[in-house]
Amino acid sequence: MKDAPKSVTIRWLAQQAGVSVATVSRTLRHPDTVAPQTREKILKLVNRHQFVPDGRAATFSSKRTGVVGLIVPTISNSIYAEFTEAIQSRLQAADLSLLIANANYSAGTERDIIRKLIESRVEGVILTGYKRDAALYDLLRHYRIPFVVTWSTSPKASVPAISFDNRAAAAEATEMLIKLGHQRIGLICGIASINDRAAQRLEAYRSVLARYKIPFDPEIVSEQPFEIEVSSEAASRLITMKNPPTALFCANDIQALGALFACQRLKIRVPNDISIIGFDDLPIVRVVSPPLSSVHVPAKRMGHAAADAMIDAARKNIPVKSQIVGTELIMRGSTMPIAPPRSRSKS
Amino acid sequence: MKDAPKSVTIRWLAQQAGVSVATVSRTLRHPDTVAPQTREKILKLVNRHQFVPDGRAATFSSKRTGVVGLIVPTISNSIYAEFTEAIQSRLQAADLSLLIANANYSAGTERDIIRKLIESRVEGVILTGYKRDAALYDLLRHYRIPFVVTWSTSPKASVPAISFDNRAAAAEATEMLIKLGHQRIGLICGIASINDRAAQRLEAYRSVLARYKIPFDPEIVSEQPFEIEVSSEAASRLITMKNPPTALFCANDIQALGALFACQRLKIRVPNDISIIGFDDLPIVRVVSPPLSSVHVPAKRMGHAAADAMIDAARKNIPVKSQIVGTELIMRGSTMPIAPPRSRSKS
DNA sequence: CACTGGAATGTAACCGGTTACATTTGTAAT
DNA sequence: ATTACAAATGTAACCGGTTACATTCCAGTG
Repeated sequence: MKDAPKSVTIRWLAQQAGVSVATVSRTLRHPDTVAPQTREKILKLVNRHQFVPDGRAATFSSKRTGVVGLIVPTISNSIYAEFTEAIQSRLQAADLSLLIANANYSAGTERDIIRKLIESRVEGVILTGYKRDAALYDLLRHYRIPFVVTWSTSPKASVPAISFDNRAAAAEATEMLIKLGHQRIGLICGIASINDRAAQRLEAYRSVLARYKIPFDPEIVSEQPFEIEVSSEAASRLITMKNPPTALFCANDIQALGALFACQRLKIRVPNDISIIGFDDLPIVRVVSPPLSSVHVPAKRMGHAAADAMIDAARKNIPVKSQIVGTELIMRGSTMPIAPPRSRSKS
Repeated sequence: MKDAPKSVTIRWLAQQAGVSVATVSRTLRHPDTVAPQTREKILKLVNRHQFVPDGRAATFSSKRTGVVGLIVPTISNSIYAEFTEAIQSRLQAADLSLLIANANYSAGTERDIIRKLIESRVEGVILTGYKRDAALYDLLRHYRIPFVVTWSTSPKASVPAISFDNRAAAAEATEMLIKLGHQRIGLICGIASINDRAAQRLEAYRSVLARYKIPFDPEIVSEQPFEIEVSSEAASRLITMKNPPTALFCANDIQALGALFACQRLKIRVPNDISIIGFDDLPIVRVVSPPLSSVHVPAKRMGHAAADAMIDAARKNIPVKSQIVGTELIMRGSTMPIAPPRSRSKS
């Protein structure tokens, strides 16, 4: 009975149970097709030996790996947490599993990850941002792996995206500051050369300024990695310059928080001395003082939609359709109309 | 030449190149063992057809999947980001890849994940926390998958852990508050029943109080999920009660931040009216006002050590040895000696 | 009793690589 | 020329499941 199995396989189990491998496989995969009596006997063996079938072998023949890959640029920013969880819950319900990978804002790392995902023959890939070597898209298409870009939209129709409109959202925020009377508006955003979301938001900021005939001043624009300490330092510099901005648009809440905390350290009042608008609407911005105005991004809806698209593509072979989900500028306590010049103010 | 391949495989490539499958496989796996001329011919084909070998098939015969699984309880808390990145960089250098999974503080989800990891025959598993059904440890052992517990240590010697000492660290923080003269010390921590780190920190808090003969008051102890909004609400309640604590130990920086922001909203001065000590030493606590005192946890070193252990176990079959890495209580501006009784200023 | 059809089970091909071992080819030494 | 050996390549088994198809068995029917 106890023929020391080097490793438990269905073949070995079949032999122990005195049945064929097919019966064991069926017991695990389609229990209703085997006689209850046989089934019980096999299941008892399976449990006794804590048998966990080899997934590689299993997906190998059946052609379905049941895995969807997600590539995020960082796991430090909790905005991706909500997104990831939304995806995960949807996939789980569809009996697919999610493989989370962190590209660390590195194109090279991302390339390696995509290759690995193809190697493991995932049934779908959810990407962050659209800007990457076209060869990678080709590769995914060549292997008929459905993919979808999130968090930004590609100008190419051949690259399906489920995202919000970064430009419109950033434009709305910038315009709001202008409508509040601000003319000198600083910008802190991610590094545009490696982050297409940052690039699009920066672009929108510039074009709104242009539309309102406000000169673009590179002195008050700062591209920074998303680390709170460096963002806060960058904000400090903007705030303490000779001719400081009266408002700050931070294209990311991490940076908005960095700016707020810099103001707190420097005893600069928000919003009285300077207005701040963030981007992402992280839960934390609601509890700081003052609560930050921010562009709410539909991370959850975007995640659900992306997951659904992958499910439909994997299961029903439905091509992924691009989709825009809305953002909402939420005004809280970190913004106010610009203080009128002293002369007119003291009424 | 263009015999429409339903899918590109080494067999098909071999046929195209007029060589055997072994030669193709060798070209990709051990290029130096094939004649340069043959190699070039095959590589050209590989590139032309964007061939990406099936990883399942590859690891299937070679017995090495080259994957290590990491299970974190949440991806929202950025403390796990630094940890994850430390692991990732070490594994990458050893040519192993990391599969990140999010258990969402659910034992059931974690069980499913562990099963999936075993199904995909990972070569190592890094777990967060020690408290889980013993059957899961048995399963991992049964499949000879090296594993290591992080972020807390198990009382069982059979469960190797690479962690810091939660009890000692929490005790040090609590004791520090007592030494600053505080006698009424509130605690906000995670939900002990589902989080063994929170449980151990709570336990340490109680035992230090006992040692100093300070009565334990459940009224000023609050177990909360790690969401900044609910933590902040919980802190508000503690702070505004009739007989509020003069110090708060938050066994997690998210909660410490929640508490700080609650104080800011309620115009309670930190540290003058209330001292706060956090836990984790997130980058953000250094930039808020006042900067928070916090227990620095060696997430990076812990990650490196855990990854190294997995590498050694997978590659050299070295059993995982338990290890304790140190924490450090870092005092910043959120703590001060208790103010004399009448100091809660009404002005 | 022979026949039909469905349920239960078995047989073996197959998925796509890897690699031990066998074979062929080429080169140098005797 | 013969032998010896290394380099290059080929053959085929193997990894561990899944499943199409074949087979066996039995109840029900005419």
